[in-house]
Amino acid sequence: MSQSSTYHHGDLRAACVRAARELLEEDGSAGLSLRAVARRAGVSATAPYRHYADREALVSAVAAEGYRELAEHLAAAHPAPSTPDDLAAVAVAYVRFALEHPALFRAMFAEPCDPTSEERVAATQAISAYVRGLVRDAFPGTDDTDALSTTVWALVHGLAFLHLDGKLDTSTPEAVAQQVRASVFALFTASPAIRAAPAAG
Amino acid sequence: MSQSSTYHHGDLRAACVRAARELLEEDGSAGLSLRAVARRAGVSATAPYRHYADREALVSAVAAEGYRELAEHLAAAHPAPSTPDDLAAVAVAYVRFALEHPALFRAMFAEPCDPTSEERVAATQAISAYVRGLVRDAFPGTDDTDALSTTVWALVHGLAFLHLDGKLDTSTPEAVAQQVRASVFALFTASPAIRAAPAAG
DNA sequence: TGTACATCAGTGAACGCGCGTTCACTGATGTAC
DNA sequence: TGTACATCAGTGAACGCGCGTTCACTGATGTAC
Repeated sequence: MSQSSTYHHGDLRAACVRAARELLEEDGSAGLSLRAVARRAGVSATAPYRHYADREALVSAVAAEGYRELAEHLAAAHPAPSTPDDLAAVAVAYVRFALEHPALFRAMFAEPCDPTSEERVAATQAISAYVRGLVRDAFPGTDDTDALSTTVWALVHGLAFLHLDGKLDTSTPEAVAQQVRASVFALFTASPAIRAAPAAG
Repeated sequence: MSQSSTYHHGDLRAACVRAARELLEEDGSAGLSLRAVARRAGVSATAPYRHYADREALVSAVAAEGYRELAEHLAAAHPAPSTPDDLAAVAVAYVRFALEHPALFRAMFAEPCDPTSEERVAATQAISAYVRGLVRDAFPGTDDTDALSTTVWALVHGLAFLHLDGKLDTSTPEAVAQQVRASVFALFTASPAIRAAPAAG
């Protein structure tokens, strides 16, 4: 911070997102107001309007950042998963991310993502493509990669939300990890079967 | 309505829940205020306080009703599912319920359910027990019924949310049903395997 | 290197709004005698 | 069957609040000459 003056913030755009995330974690999405963000960033109530058209635009920016971080978090769990064990590790990372950033995770998946926010749309598609890539690499022979990757994503996403909503045991990280691993293994053991399954019923 | 007077509503308690659900579907949870509920019920802003301690109490009542309806909806899809086909039908009903009542469904799973609302806690446990019962009946020999039923619930719940959030194709009910069936079959084909799976990793 | 000026990123007052909740109240209902 | 009265379920005014957003503004920065 070589900032001599206090008038110009320096990087209010990023500071707003940071403040918004803090508020989100502290008060849930109810506490996320533009005014509160401005207050926390130490700036007048209207300053954020220089960087965001309205409240919705800020929320989209926060959600997009969340998607990017989730992607990094998953990649960090395993760069190129191919065995069930690898994939289970990625799944555990997904659920852990949700539990570590509950309000952010909810904000990311709260609504049909605003299609006017390219940043947000791009981030969503990146996640979706990432999951599809994982499944393709792990099960190269699968007929319908899309259907299977949706199944994987749904399973892990559901585990994340049920934990988040207090419907499952979250007392220790290991308890969570164990359930996630067991669920993933149950699905993966079946993976060849999906090709023969009566998909259309 | 044998109501001669207009002063006493008759059944404002139920009317509030009804109004709340309408508002939920129209404006999402943002539109759900006690004042709006009162307005819609044709009653003064403070009348609901005769029946609900505060906003939270009303929300809990709405969520509890949602759980009860979801249970009925599932039971209607199949009274005693035992084959993969039966279970897939129940899963489709679950996702369909979410898509037909998006805001209600979100409200039901929005937060760790308020433990001071017995009505809500009871409704949650009823759903959870129902799913466990399904899995037990369908797979009587399973070692760890809890783990498997959690897996089933998570998969279906995740499918519901991903559809709800616009991450999957919801263009036609049949497209939705097809994905749900394919996912469920993928899991069920594996069900015996979960017993042998390295659950603890 | 110095100056004029356009542009940018803030300020702060003000607007109208809907909210949750309180309070003292009053009209309607039902029950005891 | 009629009356007195307790109880219940409403009313409506009022409170203080935080919100999103607008507006005219001003201080700081950077650039052209």
